[in-house]
Amino acid sequence: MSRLYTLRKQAASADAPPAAAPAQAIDFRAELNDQQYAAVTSRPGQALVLAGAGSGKTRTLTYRVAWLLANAVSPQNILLLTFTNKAAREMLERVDQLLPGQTGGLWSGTFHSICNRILRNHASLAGLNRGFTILDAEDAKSLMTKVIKDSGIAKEVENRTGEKFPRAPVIMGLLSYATNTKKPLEDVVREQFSPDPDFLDAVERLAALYDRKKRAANSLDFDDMLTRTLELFADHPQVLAEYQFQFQFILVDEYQDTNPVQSDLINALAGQHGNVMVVGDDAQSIYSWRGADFRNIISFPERFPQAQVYKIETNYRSTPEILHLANEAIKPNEKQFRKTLRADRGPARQKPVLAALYSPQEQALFVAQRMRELNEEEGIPYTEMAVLYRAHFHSMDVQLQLTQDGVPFMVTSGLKFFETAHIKDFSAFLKLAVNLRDEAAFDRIVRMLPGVGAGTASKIWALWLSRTAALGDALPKSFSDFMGRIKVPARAEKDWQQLGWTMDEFVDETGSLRSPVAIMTSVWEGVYDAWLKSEHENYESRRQDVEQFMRFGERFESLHDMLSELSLLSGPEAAEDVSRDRSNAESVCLSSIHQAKGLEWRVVFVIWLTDSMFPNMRAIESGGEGIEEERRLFYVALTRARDELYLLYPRMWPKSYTGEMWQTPSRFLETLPRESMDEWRIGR
DNA sequence: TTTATTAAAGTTTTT
DNA sequence: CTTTAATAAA
Repeated sequence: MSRLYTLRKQAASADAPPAAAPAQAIDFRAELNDQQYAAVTSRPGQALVLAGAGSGKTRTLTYRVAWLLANAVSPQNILLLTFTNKAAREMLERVDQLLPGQTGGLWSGTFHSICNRILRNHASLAGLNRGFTILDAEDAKSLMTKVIKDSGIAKEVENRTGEKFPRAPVIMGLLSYATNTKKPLEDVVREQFSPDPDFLDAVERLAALYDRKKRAANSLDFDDMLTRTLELFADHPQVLAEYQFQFQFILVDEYQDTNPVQSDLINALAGQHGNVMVVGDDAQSIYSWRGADFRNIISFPERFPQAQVYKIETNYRSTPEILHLANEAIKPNEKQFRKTLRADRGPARQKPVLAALYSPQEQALFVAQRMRELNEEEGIPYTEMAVLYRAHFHSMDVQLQLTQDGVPFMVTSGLKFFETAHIKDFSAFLKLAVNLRDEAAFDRIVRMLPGVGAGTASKIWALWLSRTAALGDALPKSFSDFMGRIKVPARAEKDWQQLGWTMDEFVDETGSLRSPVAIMTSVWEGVYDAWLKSEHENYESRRQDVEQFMRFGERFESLHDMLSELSLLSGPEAAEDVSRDRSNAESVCLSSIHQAKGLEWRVVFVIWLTDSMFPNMRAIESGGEGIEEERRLFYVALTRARDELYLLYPRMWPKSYTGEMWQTPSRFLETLPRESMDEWRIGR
């Protein structure tokens, strides 16, 4: 076996931990199985690790990092790209357990967060101001809504065709898909929406206007973060060279879900002969709608003929019965690497259960009742149970029933902490302080003033723009003075003035921004507390959210850092990040299958397994590839379970809009071997 | 002309 | 539940 030997960089040693703690040697051989060991100790160069569900993918990746560190690779020279922030954090924590205190300086995070870091470091070269704003999905959507309205393009097309012009989310979807797949917009529009050349023309014009608006506002949407980084590299090869030199070893998690743009980024950073280890499972590729292309992983060996390929096929998670079911479930898919997952565990006490329920309510009743039984009679903690579904609204009945039965639960969805109206309102003040050209933030703020709606807001914005233009990117000496010269409707006058005084407090004597805590306190005391009280009846719970948000801000020294982290955190991770206690609570997890990726529970309920729900209608209509992806999603759902798996569906759906009450069981259930399941008949 | 209020309808998946 | 469309009011 070859030894990996890398010289430490001069620059790296400067802030390396002082003669790091004597690393108690890790016995790699003993702690890994043969396949894992081979991957972990792979020689430098390209490596593809195909790791089946539950086979210790994360373990392999963390040990690989530890292996590199143990072989004198400096942490500064490692880049670890993950799919979620949570995965990045967990991975780093686990490496830190193996080699305490030796991970300092290691870059790890999502593609977006890494790009953010790079863009902030070279903002002016990238044509940005350092305080650039990141638009989340909602900001971007409302910006596009504005563009559609202001440009009058929608009206124009509607008059010509007599059909309704699609709304912002649809347009955004087309643009984003084209960007992420690198397909010409023309093709995407034709395939996904309409062959009408006038329509294409309209979309192209909207795209251009939207882009201009973003640039004027010194802001980037999620897609821009990746493409602008690539542009930066293309325009400034010396910047790229700097990072190529820094990242001697690149590791990529969930490679099956990378899209062509992300793939380009990896290739750019890795250079011609870079050391890239990608880890993934083609059977778990479930993000094609976001441009992910699992052919990335399938064609890896062709694109890199030198690449070592490792397979890890022992599953440590599930019972053989569950694994057998999963293996059978994925079989009909034509496009996949054939591999057979072997179970490490002994036979199960309880076979996977298949049950048809009369209605969605009964399905919910079943879930709640069974969960209580398992908890009270078998002592399985609620944290070890989950309900998984295709779409969030599938969980409504279950939520109701669990509430009634007093089963504690947390939903990893809808209620995204940082996306609630009051948190977004509150952070708009902060965003504006950092980026005076942030139209979205400005809009939110002035609309809080009495008597100001969309119309007046854009008028005030025009005035604001003409004033701030003179400032360049500097802050005004006195906000109140500056804002006093902008005319607002009489009703809003008083609050506008108060806002000016509040914003005066953002700046210290030297003319620079105060700390996040100080600014947030000013906003809260100066304007937001009063507004919240007058506007919302559930003031108390919202106030608590804002308080929690302020606590989140305490750990940042600069508002810039805080805001960029804020925009990139999302969903359940965010809630967890803000309040650890909430996630530690003893409660059942309700999650979409997408968000359940990478997680596991002892008991898993998969609900709504009917044709048109799962697989869903759109997939059925699009056929072929669409169904294959749904089947991969089904595979992901099954492989989340360790001990017990319940596959459920309601026979009828009284609320169905289509008028079709009777539901067809999911086609995915048909391919499952009956002898590997218990069919429960439900009595009432 | 613009804002506030009320009624209605429609929901994939997310950085 | 959330977003949007229609209507009333300022």
